[in-house]
Amino acid sequence: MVTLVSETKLTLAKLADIAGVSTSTASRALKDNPLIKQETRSRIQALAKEHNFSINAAASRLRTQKTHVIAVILNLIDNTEQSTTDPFLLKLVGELNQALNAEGYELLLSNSFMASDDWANYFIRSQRADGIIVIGQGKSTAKIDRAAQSGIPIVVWGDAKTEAPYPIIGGDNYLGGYTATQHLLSHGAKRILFLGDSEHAEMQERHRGYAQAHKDANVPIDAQCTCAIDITSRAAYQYINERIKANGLDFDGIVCVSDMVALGALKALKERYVGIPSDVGIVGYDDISLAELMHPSLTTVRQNTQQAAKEMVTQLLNQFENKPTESQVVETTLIARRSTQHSD
Amino acid sequence: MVTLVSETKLTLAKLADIAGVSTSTASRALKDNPLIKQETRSRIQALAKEHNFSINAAASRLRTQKTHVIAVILNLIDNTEQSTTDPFLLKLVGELNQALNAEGYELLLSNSFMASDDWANYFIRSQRADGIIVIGQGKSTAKIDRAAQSGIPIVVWGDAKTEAPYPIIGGDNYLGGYTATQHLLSHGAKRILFLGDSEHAEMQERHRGYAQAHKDANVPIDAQCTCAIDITSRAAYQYINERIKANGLDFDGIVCVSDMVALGALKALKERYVGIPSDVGIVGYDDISLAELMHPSLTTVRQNTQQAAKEMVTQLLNQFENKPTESQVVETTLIARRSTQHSD
DNA sequence: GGATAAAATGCAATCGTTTGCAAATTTTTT
DNA sequence: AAAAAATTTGCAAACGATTGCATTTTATCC
Repeated sequence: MVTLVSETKLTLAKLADIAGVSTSTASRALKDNPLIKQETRSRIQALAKEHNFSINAAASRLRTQKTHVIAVILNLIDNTEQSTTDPFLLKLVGELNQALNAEGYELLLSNSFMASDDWANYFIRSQRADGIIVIGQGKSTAKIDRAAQSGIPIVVWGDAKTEAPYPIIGGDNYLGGYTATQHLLSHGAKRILFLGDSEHAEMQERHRGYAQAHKDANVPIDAQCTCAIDITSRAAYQYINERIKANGLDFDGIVCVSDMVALGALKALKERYVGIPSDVGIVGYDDISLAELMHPSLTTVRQNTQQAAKEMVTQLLNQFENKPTESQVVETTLIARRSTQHSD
Repeated sequence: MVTLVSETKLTLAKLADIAGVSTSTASRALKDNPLIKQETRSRIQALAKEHNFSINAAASRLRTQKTHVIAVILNLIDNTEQSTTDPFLLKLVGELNQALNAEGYELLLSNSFMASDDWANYFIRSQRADGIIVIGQGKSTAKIDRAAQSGIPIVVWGDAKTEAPYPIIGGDNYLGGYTATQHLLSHGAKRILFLGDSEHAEMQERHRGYAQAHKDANVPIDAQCTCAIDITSRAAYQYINERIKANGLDFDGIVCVSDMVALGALKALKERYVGIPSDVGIVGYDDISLAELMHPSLTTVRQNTQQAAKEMVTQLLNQFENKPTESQVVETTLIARRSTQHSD
């Protein structure tokens, strides 16, 4: 096989020349514009394929003022390395990629460390992307708010109940926290830890659910059971270890804010030969693919990420067309597995 | 706070007007071009910041014929859903993002399903990206070869020992397979399964290492022990389950081609109360963050992904400058944990 | 067959930067 | 103080596609 590098770059103008039409006709033909005669359209399209022609995206974007690119920003928490470690976030990225492609958009990946802090400027005004999807509200919504204030199209994955000038898509965190807790209570737990970072809006909601479930079940709640830790396996592992060392096993259930946290906790418990679920029941959050592979398999709360991705894209496209937008709650269900119950 | 949307879009020309200079001067000033007087430079840069000005990337790309974007393609295996499920691939994406940003490039994420099959056309000739990084050789390198043949800048994550007209970065798969197997053998294993898909170049190399380790240890090797399965936890789980059901426990060690596969196998073994590592020792591959969280923690082979990402970017930039390139092997080390040994 | 309507194509301005070269300004030299 | 050199700045032509409007071609009607 021979490397075929065309001597001179093929442009629309040259293609048009070959076809014996004007660039306008060629341009329209490639877009299947009905203004052009069907026969001409097919002829030019065939020619384009034959010559390996592709429209120059830079030129097209300049002219149309549309990039068909969406920037997806992993809004990481600065001091922890939750980042690339957390399979859930990356799963969401994968789903978004699918959903965006389906609508003819491409995904530009960034994390909140890179580039400037001024998202509106960096991505939108510079015509690098048409809109922004932010994954994670983080502890502070300052950057997001600033970006939104400058009027750019933006959608956020986070707690949908938070009041905000931009649409937020997310699971029903209150319900998730409630169901997880209720599930443990109904299996006999009396002292349930809440493991997570309460500075996040999403986590606060889950904690509300946790509290309400206790109230509804008439089980007293102890402030000692709400444990603020970083959202990492490591932190959870350390915390549980130290707690048991200090207080002994002073709990019989754990509600975790992520599966990764649950895994850390689980490891600490197993190393101390704590029976699961006999001594302690444990519930995670996110249903990452590993949840069912754990031993025992992990009871967890699943948020429909595929639905979420689609919804986020829809809400973003709505903004392009100046249609109204609104925050959306996606399906959130408890997946009961062995870490909370013996019987099938 | 008030939404500040400038009435009319700010362009370089307008900024130049405000500053009282020509657009050429403004353009150069923003790039810190020493042709321009230092004082003028600072003045214009300050003005740009004050007015929230950003260079229009589309226009700039059109003019310079450079996008400063790299397309990263997850080259997925068509029939399995390895994709978004595998944390290792996504970890690599994360590392690449960092490495690219450090060099002033952005990351456009794609998977091999989307867009056209003709990568050279879709990404490069269309001026969407300056180069391509492919993650995974897949079972066939047809698409990659085709892209490379058209002379575009490309780098692949895969088996570095494969002969190819493009640079391939990857771990030392032969060594990885060898070390993993040797480790099990030295802990007394006599019949070791090789769990993976032998159609992948990377996997074949690992299998070579697996065979050589047996030879060196004078342990006979049985074709029954080489098991071709999809690279997913599910497939591994099913395979081990069925094998035990059919043959009983006819092995005492497993070398897996990924941690995900190892997790699936592990689950099947645990459910049947097979002792690990007492009855069966198990080694994974990739050292995903969960490997050490498993119980028992998973012995595995780590490839230095950060180094790999940097190297891939370097090799790509070399191609931009027409410098010679070469495939590179990155650090590959065995991380011994509890799934293969009792003692610390 | 000529007038009119409908369908198909082409003209040319525009999107916003960058950059080779020329022009203007300042500094140095004699 | 004029000439030469060095430093700053500006002119204007690209880069390649899109699209409103004008123009040409084809089909329809009386």
